[in-house]
Amino acid sequence: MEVVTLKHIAKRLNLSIGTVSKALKDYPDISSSTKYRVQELAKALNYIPNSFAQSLRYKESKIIGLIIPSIVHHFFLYVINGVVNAASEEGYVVLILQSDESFENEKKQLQLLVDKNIDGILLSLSNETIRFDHIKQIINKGIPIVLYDKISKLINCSKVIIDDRKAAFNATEYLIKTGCKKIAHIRGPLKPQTNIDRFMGYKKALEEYNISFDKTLVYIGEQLSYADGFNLTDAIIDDHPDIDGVFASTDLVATGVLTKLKEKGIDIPEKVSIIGFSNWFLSNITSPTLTTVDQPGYQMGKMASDLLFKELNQIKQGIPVNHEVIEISTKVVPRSSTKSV
Amino acid sequence: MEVVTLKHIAKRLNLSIGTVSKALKDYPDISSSTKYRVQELAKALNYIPNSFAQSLRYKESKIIGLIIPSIVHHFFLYVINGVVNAASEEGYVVLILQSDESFENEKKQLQLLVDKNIDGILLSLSNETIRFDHIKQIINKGIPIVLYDKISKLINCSKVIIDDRKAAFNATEYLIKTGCKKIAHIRGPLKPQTNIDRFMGYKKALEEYNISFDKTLVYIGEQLSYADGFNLTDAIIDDHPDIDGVFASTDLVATGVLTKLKEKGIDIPEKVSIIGFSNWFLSNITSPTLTTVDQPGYQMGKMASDLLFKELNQIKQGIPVNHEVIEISTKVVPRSSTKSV
DNA sequence: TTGAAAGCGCTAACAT
DNA sequence: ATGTTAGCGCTTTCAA
Repeated sequence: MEVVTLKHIAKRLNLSIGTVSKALKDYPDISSSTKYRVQELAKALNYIPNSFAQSLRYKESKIIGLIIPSIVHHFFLYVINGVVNAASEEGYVVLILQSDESFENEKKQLQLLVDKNIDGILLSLSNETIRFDHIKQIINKGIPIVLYDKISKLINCSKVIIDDRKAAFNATEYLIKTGCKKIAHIRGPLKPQTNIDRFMGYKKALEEYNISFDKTLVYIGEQLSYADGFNLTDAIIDDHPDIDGVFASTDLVATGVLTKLKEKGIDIPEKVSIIGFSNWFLSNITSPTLTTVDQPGYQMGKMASDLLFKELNQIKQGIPVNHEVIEISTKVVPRSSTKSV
Repeated sequence: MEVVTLKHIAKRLNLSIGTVSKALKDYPDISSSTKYRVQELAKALNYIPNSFAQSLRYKESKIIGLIIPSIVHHFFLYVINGVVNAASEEGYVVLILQSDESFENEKKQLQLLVDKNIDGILLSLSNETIRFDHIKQIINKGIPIVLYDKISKLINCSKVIIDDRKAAFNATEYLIKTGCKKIAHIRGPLKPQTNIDRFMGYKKALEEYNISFDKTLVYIGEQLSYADGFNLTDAIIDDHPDIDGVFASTDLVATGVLTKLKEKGIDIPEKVSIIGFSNWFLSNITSPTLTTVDQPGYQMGKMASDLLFKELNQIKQGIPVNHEVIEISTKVVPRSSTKSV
């Protein structure tokens, strides 16, 4: 199958390549009859401009890169969705890569994107990432990066985040307001900032409501998995039989807790209330259904993309780029694993 | 930030562009001292070849396209993962798009990929797709397509599938062998072939074991969602109080059934056994845990990619391309929602 | 061992 | 109204 180029069309119509090009782009200085002939033939031959040639000229690929720490996490699914939709509205296409929560991978994937001459990058940092030279280098090259979800204040660029601390504060507060007095917290490992922030929010809420912080009430779920919640619950109940609330860092963990508590015959929420974090479909399926914090992935993907496109336009128009930090608000979604207010 | 090109390096070193190009590619006819100087400077300046210029010459983008009917379906997550990993091993990068189960979207996304000059495409058909001209056109252009999961026999290309019929047969057979005599089936809507095949497998197993087929035992879950399973169970129990097994088309549906049965105080698996389809993490979390059919998404993505790369290589080497159809085998994963054999 | 030149396909300023 | 030309950045053949 011969690929159709301007040259073919020009030859068939006895025109110059330049004229054909202009005719297709509706330049005013081409006669309408020529335009018609060219456009008809182009359609008939199913002419598709060569995107490489175009990109080479325009110095623009209309491709953006999206780096996800781990695709197998529902939250990022929603992010992907938001990004892909926003991009397609703007005529962009998205290259999706995952860092697998590894620093080395993150570096590699970023390089891959740069090699592919993407126009800009959306990035959520891996849990391991604590140095940022690889990112700053790219920004210095003039390629705009927007950080989302897992970010660092040490990088000077636009960002889209949720205030994990505030969200966790609200979650804990919600438990307190619905009558809990002794609340355990299952947090993730020490590294990523989000885990720290959620923990801080938990602590802050206790303080605010004059509940003394007891560090033995804080448990670490290494994977933040269902199994973590399920297994840690034994320890929690052994250590603190009089617990009346659990704030779990993810819905998956919360679901594990919930299942184990039921297994132990502990009434939810009468005896122990549970609140999760994420609000994915699972929280609607458990019985009782799970009270949780809504973490708006789609919106985050959408807003991060919009920020990126805005910067891209500013660059194109030679306007100085100004970075923005957008904070997306979260809210508690009350369901049946907590008592009513 | 000035982008570094061969021209810059050539000028700085007082060499021709051609020489620089060859030096970087380690051509044998360049003196090693020149090579050294060029390579050092290139490294120092952080030279990255312009991929558009390269693609324009090589007529190869090193990008493949992946079309997913719906990203918000766990199965495709695993597929994405398999594809992205396989691609990165081969130095390819993946453009991911979704058709949202819409024919129009599928056409649009395919066109987008072609416009971007991707080297090949992995495609799972949307539920709406019953005409295939848009796909055949692309294949005729010389762009290889590999169909996966939701395919059509009417398209002449390589395919990776699971035998849904056999898988459903095995699932139903498993229920029968563990003592079920009256088995309901919750199937998906009539259109996509997979739903039909699973239904056929169910029917075939009944026949084989001399259980007469009763069409009132077949229910349709429009979304194949948790809610479908949950809600249809009322009807199932009302219509057939003496049911002793349910074969649900997805784990999500099966989970809905399971929850409702528990709510109704019907013992699982003593009174009613349940088997699902997919084997995602959810089936490990329910109580009782869910017996299901393993649907290997990662493997499917991996194998489809490998097939595509194989064809790509054949094309590059001018070898005639031969299409393959690979069938991935599935197996029943026994858990606690069915009786033991 | 190096350089010059053509060409991949497209665009746009300039010339006719 | 149309054609010519230079150039985007890179590769590679051919000439020096």
